[in-house]
Formats: sequence, C-alpha cells, structure tokens
Amino acid sequence: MSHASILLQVKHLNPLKQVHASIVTSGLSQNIFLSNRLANSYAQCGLMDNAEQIFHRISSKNIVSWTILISGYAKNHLFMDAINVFNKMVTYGFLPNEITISSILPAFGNLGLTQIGKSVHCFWVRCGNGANVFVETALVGMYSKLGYAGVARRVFDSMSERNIVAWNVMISCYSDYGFGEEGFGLFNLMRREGVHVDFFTVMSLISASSCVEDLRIGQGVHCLTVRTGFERGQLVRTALMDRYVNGNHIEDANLIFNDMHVKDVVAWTLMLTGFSKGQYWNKAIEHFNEMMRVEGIEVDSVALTGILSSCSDSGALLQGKRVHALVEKRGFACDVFVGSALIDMYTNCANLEDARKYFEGMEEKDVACWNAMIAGNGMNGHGNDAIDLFLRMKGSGINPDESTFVCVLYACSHAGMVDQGLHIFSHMVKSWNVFPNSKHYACVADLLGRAGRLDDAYILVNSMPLLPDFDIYCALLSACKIHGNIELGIKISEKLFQLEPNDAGHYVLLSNMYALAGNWEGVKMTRISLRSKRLKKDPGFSSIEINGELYTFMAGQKDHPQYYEVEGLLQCMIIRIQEAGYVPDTRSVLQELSDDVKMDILYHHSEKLAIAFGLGRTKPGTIIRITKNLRSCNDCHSACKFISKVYEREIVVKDTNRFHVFQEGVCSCRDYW
DNA sequence: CTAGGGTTAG
Repeated sequence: MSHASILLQVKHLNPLKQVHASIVTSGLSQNIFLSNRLANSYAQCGLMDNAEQIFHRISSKNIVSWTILISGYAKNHLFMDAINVFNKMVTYGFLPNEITISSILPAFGNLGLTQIGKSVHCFWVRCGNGANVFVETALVGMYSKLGYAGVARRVFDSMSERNIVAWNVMISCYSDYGFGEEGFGLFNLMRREGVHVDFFTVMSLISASSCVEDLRIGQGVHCLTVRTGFERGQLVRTALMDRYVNGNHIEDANLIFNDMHVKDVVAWTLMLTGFSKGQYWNKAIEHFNEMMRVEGIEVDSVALTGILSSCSDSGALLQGKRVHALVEKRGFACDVFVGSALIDMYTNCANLEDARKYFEGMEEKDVACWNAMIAGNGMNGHGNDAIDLFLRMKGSGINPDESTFVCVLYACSHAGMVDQGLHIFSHMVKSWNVFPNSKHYACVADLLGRAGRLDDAYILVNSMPLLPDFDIYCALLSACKIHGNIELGIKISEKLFQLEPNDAGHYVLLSNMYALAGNWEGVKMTRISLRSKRLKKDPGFSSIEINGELYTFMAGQKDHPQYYEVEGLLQCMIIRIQEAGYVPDTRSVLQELSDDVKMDILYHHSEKLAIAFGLGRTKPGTIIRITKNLRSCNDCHSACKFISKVYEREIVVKDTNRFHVFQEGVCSCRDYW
C-alpha cells in the first residue's frame, strides 16, 4: 500500500509516527502531497505541534498546506492560533480559497470577533467567487455564534443550495438563543423540502424543545427520535434526559434512564440533578450512593458538584461532609468547580467555619469560589467580613464579575449596611465597568427598602434603564411588608400581577397584601381566580437532618409517616413556650378565618413541625438546624426565640434568603429580615 | 494525488 492511502487510515500517534519515519527514510519528505496529508493526519489526532513541524519543513508550501494548518487549529478549538496562521498566510501573499474561508470562519464566531468576521465575509463577496455551500454554511454558523440570528437567517435564505448541515446550523442557532418556535418552524420547512433528518437535526430539536412551553412539542420530538432510530444512541438519550430533567419531568427522565443498557456517568449525574431539582433530596443521596457502588463508573467533578448542591439546598451537613471526604480521597480537592460547591454547601449548612477552613486552604481560587465565600458570609449576616473578602479578592488579582457584586450587595443588605452598599454599587460601574443588571437593582432596592427608605427604592426602580422584573418587585414588596406600607405594597403587587398573570407566586403575594390591609374581599377574589386557573404554588416545607437522614415536613401535612410522633411533641412544645410568654401572632395567617383555625394553622407551619420533631429526636443541647423553602413568618420567628430559651437549644433556620441563629431568646438577624 | 461547514452534563 502507498504511504498516502495508509495515512488516510491511521488515526493514532504511534502508527502515524511509523509512517512518518518511513516517508522520511524513503526520501519522500519533500513530496508536497504526502507532507500535506501527513500534517493533516497529525492535526486530526490533535497533535498540532507535529503538524506545525511538518508544515515548516515543506519548502514550497501551497494554499492547501496553509489551509490544513488553519483547519487543524480550528478543529482543536485553538481559534487564536488558527487566526494567527491565517494572518501570516495573507502576509505571505497567499489568497484564501473557499476551503480556507470555511475553515477560518468558525474561529471568528467562537472568539466573538464580529469585525474581522464581517470583513472576511465582505472579502469573500468582493472576490466574486459565487455561491459555495460550505462557505455560506460557515457564515451562518459564524453569525449565529456572534449573536446575529437575523443576519444568519438572511445568509441562510440567500443560499441557492442548502444541504442538511445548513439546515441544522440554522435550527441550532434558533435553539441556542431560546427561539424554540422559530426552530420548529424551520424544521417543518425543511421537511416540506424533503430533506432527511440526521443526528444533528435531532440533537438541535431536542434542545429547541426545551425552550418551547408546549409539552406536546417535546413529546413530538421524542417520538421523532424513536421513529428515526436515533433514540438508540447514547448521546440522544442523554440529551432527551437532560430536557426532561430541566423541565422537571423526572419520571420521564427516569424511564429513559432505566431503559439504558449502558448507564454512563453523564446519565447518572443527570438523574441526580433531576432528583435534586425536584427537591427529592433523600432520593438524590440514595441515587448518588448507588452510583458509587456501580462497577466502572468513576465520579467526576460534575457528579460531585451535583450531590454537593443537593446537600446544600437541603441543609444535609453530615451527608455533605461525607462527600467532602470523598472529594479529598478521589483527588478533586483542587478542582475549583467542586471547591465552590463545597464552600456553598458548608455556608448553606450554617457551617461557616469549615467553609472558611477549606477556602483558605485552596491553592487556586477562581471568581466562583470567592463569590461563594462572600455570599456565605452575607447569608450568615457577616456584612463586614463579606466586604473584607471582596477587598482581598481584588488584592489577589481576581476580577469580580456580575455575581460578585450581587453577593456583596446582598451581604450589605442583610447586615443593614446601607451606605457601604450604595458606595459599592456606585463604584461598580465607575471602577469595574460592570453595568448593573436587574439583579443588582433588586439588591439595591432591597438595601434601601429594608432600611425604611422605601421612597428612594421606588424612585430607583422607576428611574432605572431596565424593566423591573420579579426579583425587584419582590424586594420592594418585602420592604412594604416590613415597614407596613400596605398602600404601596398593593400598587406593586397589582403591577406584578399584570406583568405575569400566570405565576402562582404573584397571586399569593397580592393576596397577602390585601390580607395585610384587611381587604378580605380582595383575598377571596385572588384565591378564587388562582384556583380557576388551576395554578398551584409550591408548598412550603422545612427539612431537618438527623443522623444523616433527611426528614421533610409540609405545613399542615397529616399523612406524614411521623405524624403522631410530631403531633405529640408539637402540643407539648406550644404549651411550654406559651408558659414562657409566647402569644400566637394570628396576623401572620393571611386569610379570613376564625382565631381558632388561624392558631391551628400557625401551630402546623412546617418550621414548627420540623423543630418539634428535632427536639424529640435529638439529645438535649444539640443544635437544631432547619432548612426551609420560604421566608420565615413573623409567628415562627417569634416562636423560635421562645423555643431557644425554654429548651436551651441553639436553633439555626435557613430560609430562602439568610440564616437565623436563635440563642437564648434572641435571633442573629436582630429581627431584621 | 493534498484541505472544508455542525454535537453532550455544572
């Protein structure tokens, strides 16, 4: 066999080197065709150094030699190198042809180099080389990556000939930008033209289906993958699973998972995030442990990050510590992704000490690690420490990003440090060129609102250059609630309600506002329209970890396996704190009911159930840690203070925003939340 | 004779 035909088949380094040696010893190293092919083989294997070496030994390089090098770099995602070679080629006087152009265009797209990309496009048009499906497809891909979906579409429409790749690039452009409908529209057009679906079409459609609300579209795509046979492939199955997990359809994801012959670490991890997202935390932990026992599955950083975030969300400190031990054992302690997840887990479990210990021990910290540590301090009410960390971060040469400022601003807000917060906000733009987004505005609105400067907050929101979103209105609303400005509160919740009439959370907010104003008619109306729309709000729940086992309680839940145990403990607890002076705050029940019913509802808030259970199941003196998915209500907050005093227990409650540490009748938030 | 456009979990 000739060297040339052997080279076409060689895909690995060692045989490649043998052929290379043989070419040299046969005195063929100046043969341009062979050298080009050899360089290309090295490039295909990802060995750009070797490819470059061959390239430099060619004394009479032609346009093909240059193109091979350029496309080699581009294929290996070394886009800057590809561009450097391209520029050098041009200075040497070589004119790029259609193949060179189609090889270099992805580099501009991937690096966000709009200007150069456009000028190369112009160059190509000026050359008058006529239509070329490769170049045009590469142009569509480049404009898509650069964020110009409209331009991409115009190039696509102008093509005289389109093959499957062009269709796929355009469809995945739409799905990348969340334009699911447009993606499917194009897909229908493609089918009408009789173009056959391939693997890439299927993958793009799966990802497009996740940005379309209509569930039938998703089912349709799933059917398509079965009909075309692509569903048998591992990548397609994982993509489908991912879609189901992200849409919170865990059962559907589980069906695919169970049906997989080969369950790889990606599939296991997807299922894990599914359980975690759906807040099936015990299932998540169980699933992770099962995965660890499977022969041939190596946990990677993504899987570890997944289980850690599950522990973090549920407040499962003991489980989290076990995972930390595993992280050390498997050598992921220096991984920054795992690291920031560890910090997040510890701080979310109110264990700032271990978070700090780990954080200080990290040799390399990326911005996410700093952010996690700053956020952790903020959540625990340590505003000054958060600012100190922010300054240290600056000193260590790490540039803050958008979320850094969110973390610092929230820390100031929780600690009531209004001036410091405003100072940082104003420096954000001036010194850091970070343009404030709606999260930043929400933080500042929260900062001002909490401090009682509601008017300033309202002015800020009305004068900012963005449309206020849910977070911003929520910040204003909670300030209205704290400071009893019901009038403004109603005005805001009605606005929010008009903005998104299909969000159950908005109904609840509006209803609560009416209740605070004593407008029970308004409460009734919102509740009725909520029911008529069949919207359901997330139920409130609290969880507590005892001996590594996680117990979750929902407000008023009667079918709980520990119901009788908890009920007994609860009654006892209520009597004891009442003796100490606790008076139920029936204003916290935002419905028009009799006082008896209101008290019954109050006593069965999930927080109290979990605490009563914890008091019964743990030894005297043990700290009780509760994680809940809503913010603490006034009554539970006051009850916790009494419980900490009467039972001589430290109680740590994590709500959606921050930690409350109750000791001897006092809360660390100083009743400011 | 040698080269080309598009993919999966945080």
